[in-house]
Amino acid sequence: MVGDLALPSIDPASDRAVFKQISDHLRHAIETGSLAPGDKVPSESRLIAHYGVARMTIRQALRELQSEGLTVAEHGRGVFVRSRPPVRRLASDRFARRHRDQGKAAFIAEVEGTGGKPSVDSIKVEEAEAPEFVRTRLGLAAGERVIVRSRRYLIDGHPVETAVSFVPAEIARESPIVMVDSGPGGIYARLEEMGYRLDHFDEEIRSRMPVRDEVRALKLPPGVPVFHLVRTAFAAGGRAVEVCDTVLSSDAYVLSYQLPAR
Amino acid sequence: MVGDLALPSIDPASDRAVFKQISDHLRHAIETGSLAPGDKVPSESRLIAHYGVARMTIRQALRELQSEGLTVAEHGRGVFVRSRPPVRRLASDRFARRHRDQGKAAFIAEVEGTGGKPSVDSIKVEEAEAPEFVRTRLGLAAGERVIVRSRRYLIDGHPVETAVSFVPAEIARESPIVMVDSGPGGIYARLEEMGYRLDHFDEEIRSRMPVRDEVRALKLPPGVPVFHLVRTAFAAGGRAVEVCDTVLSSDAYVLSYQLPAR
DNA sequence: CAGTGGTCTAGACCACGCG
DNA sequence: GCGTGGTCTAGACCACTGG
Repeated sequence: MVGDLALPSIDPASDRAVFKQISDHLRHAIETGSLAPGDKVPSESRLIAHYGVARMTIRQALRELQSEGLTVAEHGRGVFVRSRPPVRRLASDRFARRHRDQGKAAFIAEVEGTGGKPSVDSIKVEEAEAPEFVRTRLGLAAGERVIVRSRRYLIDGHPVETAVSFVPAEIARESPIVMVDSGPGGIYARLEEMGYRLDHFDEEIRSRMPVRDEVRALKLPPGVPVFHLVRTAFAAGGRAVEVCDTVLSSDAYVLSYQLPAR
Repeated sequence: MVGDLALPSIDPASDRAVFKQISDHLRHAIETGSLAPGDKVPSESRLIAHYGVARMTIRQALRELQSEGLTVAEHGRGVFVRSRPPVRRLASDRFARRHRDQGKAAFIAEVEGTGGKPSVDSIKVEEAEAPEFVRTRLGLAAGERVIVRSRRYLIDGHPVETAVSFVPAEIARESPIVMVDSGPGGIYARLEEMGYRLDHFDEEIRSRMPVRDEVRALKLPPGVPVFHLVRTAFAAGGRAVEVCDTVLSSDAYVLSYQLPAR
């Protein structure tokens, strides 16, 4: 017993590493609800006393849970069972024209609808050579240039998404797309005004662990992967007119798509 | 210099933890290509000699890279920069009827098309009470029963996906759906033969770190998250007739969807 | 066999939070 | 000030890989 929590002892006969036995005990307690979301996991010193092992052994067990996303450590306070934050659902119709026509960008309209306060920061616009993954999607030759719009999206001040859009310079130059404020409805609205009537989007989804810069930009706790989306916008006639590269915190999002059976 | 690799020294004036400075150096080498996929990272003893720190400090730096999915450790051989395995693309039309009509299940047809050898194992069929997330999606009352089909998919002997399907017992009982071999075209073909003409699917996508059982079932290396998909099949008329809960290794998959602009 | 990573010990000092 | 987790040291023995 550690506090109110019943924890078994180490089985010295087992082949399983001691720290794994310990993390198994704690994981079981979390999965069965003996340790509920928000609960404090017994402190390192309590676990050392209970199991009679070195501190590094306990820390290795705790790190395993943290890397599975089951717990978060708070310096000076303790280790806690992670409580899942409210999630945002990204539906596959989120770029439908009926939403865009309200004059709001997709993100703003959607977050306001759920009662949150959306904001956007770190907006940067520049012109550059198109990177290779953008060239292949936009059908550009090596050396061709694009307008690059970067920004970060926040809900109630918490960062949830970074995004970088690429539009062929030939299309975007001399248009509001190169302004920091691209105007009501965002760049998709601007593209349609310029005669590129949008037909559909292709979205590719990957999942992986974040690298250091992404951990910082999205303030990610350890053990949380990211969604990496690359979306290509196609105009009627089949021309690709934009590529958007976005990174989402996976524990703030559920993606939702509709698939045809026909 | 460590072997052919140029590595900076620790900056003792920096606030940044020593092990993080070391992992920064190695991450930079990986991102710039000085350490290419498949390359061996300098061994712990070499890094200890180069940096003049304790072994645990080096190991902490290496663990950081591993938890980001950038490297894999092989006991007795060394630590290597991970080379991405060939990925399988899941397109949003993969359940279209034109594919199903070939008489093959979606997975088999698709993998054979790419030259791999598909297989399925761990097939289990049982009847049980529907869990809550299935009830809400199928519109069932508490206590109602479902046929549960579990299986694991492999390509060339490597596990890539586990899946569990739930079909209302009222529909599936007395049909081939309850057999281990559900017949050509899989259960979607059976449902259509029974008069449930499929209309569309809703697919929800989450990403998270795997728990222990998933690591084992999919033979996942550390630092690799999973996609967790929950797909609901709707028949014409709007009735939900199946829920499928699947877990995919994220580094074997890219998901791909088409979004309407209308 | 030598070299590698995997586990574990028993200490130390520090930075953070909270009362 | 005390308890918490964060970092670091300097060893030890083990298991696996490869020549």
